[in-house]
Amino acid sequence: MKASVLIVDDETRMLELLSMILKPEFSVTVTSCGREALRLSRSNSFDLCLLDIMMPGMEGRELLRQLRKEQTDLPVIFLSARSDLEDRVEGLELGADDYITKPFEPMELVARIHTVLRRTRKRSQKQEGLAKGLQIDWARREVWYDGEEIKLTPIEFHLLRTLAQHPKQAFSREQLLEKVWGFDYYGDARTVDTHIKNLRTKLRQAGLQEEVIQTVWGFGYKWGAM
Amino acid sequence: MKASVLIVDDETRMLELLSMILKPEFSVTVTSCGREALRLSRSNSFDLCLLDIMMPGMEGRELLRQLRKEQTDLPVIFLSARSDLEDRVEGLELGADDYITKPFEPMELVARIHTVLRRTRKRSQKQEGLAKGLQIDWARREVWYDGEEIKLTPIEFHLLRTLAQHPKQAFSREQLLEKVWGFDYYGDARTVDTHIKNLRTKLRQAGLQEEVIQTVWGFGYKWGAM
DNA sequence: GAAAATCTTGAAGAAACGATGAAGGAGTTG
DNA sequence: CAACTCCTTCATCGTTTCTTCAAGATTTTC
Repeated sequence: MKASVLIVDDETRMLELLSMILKPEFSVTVTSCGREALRLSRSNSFDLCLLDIMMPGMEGRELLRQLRKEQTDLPVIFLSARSDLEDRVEGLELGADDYITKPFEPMELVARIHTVLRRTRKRSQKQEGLAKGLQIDWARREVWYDGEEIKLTPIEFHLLRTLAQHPKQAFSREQLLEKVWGFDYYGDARTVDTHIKNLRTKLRQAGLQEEVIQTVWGFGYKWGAM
Repeated sequence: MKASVLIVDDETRMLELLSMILKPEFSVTVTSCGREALRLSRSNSFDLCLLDIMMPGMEGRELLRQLRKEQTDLPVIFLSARSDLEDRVEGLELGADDYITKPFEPMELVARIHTVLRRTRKRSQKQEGLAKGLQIDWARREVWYDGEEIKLTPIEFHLLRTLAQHPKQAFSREQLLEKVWGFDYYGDARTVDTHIKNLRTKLRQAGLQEEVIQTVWGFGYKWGAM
């Protein structure tokens, strides 16, 4: 399936040119209006946005700022007539993923889009990989849902991590004991049940309605979301 | 007063060239060795570092990583023979402030250095990423809060630095032992607790109410502010 | 509807943390 | 070089938090 690209430029001639170059490789949507671009990005789900920095009215950088607020994960490539350093640096600071100056080689443009897509693919997958809106930050040891942190104990955290890292995969209690508690742990396997229950309670209290931890009857548990 | 620039490149011919170009405008120090560069950056206080990304031994990007650990505020401009996008993106992701490809125009190089200096001047004054009002001067090894200096012991300072340079990131006691005490230290991990406690006490006595050092139960500690 | 498995509850006790203080080491000063 | 101060380490104790497991309630399966 082709990646979808949103192109924003005020010059219609440039829009046509870009569209022509990218059509063979990507699914292209074009617009010359910043507001229209925002609206499109809200209703559609683009893989990438190609954005002219020099636009009258709502400038490219302002549009990027707005996009970053709403579509935090949408990769953006800036396009500019000038090869001005300030522009480039500012663009990258605002969160653009790359910067291309006109005139450009058609082949290079396509290549760069592919590069950015490859580089950002992980990013967008990583955040989705869990239940909608549930975010797990391993480095910070934090779990967030809907803007609220869910405080977990060490075992709960490890349990969540083990399950969520392998969505849909069923784990027996013994496997979980080994992975979470350690291979040398000896104890009642039903202890797992208690922690699963507590985890479920905490997730539910945080507002997560979906049953993300599913019971595999006669066996164990699995992560059900996504 | 001229701004001081540290130039790191393994090719002596390039060093001479760069030095010649920049001498009229900046106070220049050169080295062709990564370790030497680290040492220099510790003892001197440079305004900017010009760094070749393609260096044998300790590579440019590794050096940048080290620099970022120790001299969080030192602006860095990457220099590369290739105009490779990956390089550029990686450099900027690692925290480089700009990226210049060889060959370059002498005038352009000077201009870019000025631009980065202007842009980063605020940063070094602002001291971002810490608790409100808490200032840490890495070069002077001083910590200030609300106009008063907080006297810290070496371990306390190093501990504070490690935590504060990575806000929100959770560190286990073992990680802290390795980073602060050294990889070859063997001793009770709970020694960390004592120093954390002393640090907290000193920060509290200085008037810092916020709990900037948070306990990560069953794991370690993290810097909680910002 | 009985058997088996899971879910819930609660209380004992295990583990982790914070605080204190003493012993010993490092570095400094007279 | 001895006395002093400051720093580091670690053992200990009280407190908080987490884990475990047993027992009864509930659900699922056949």
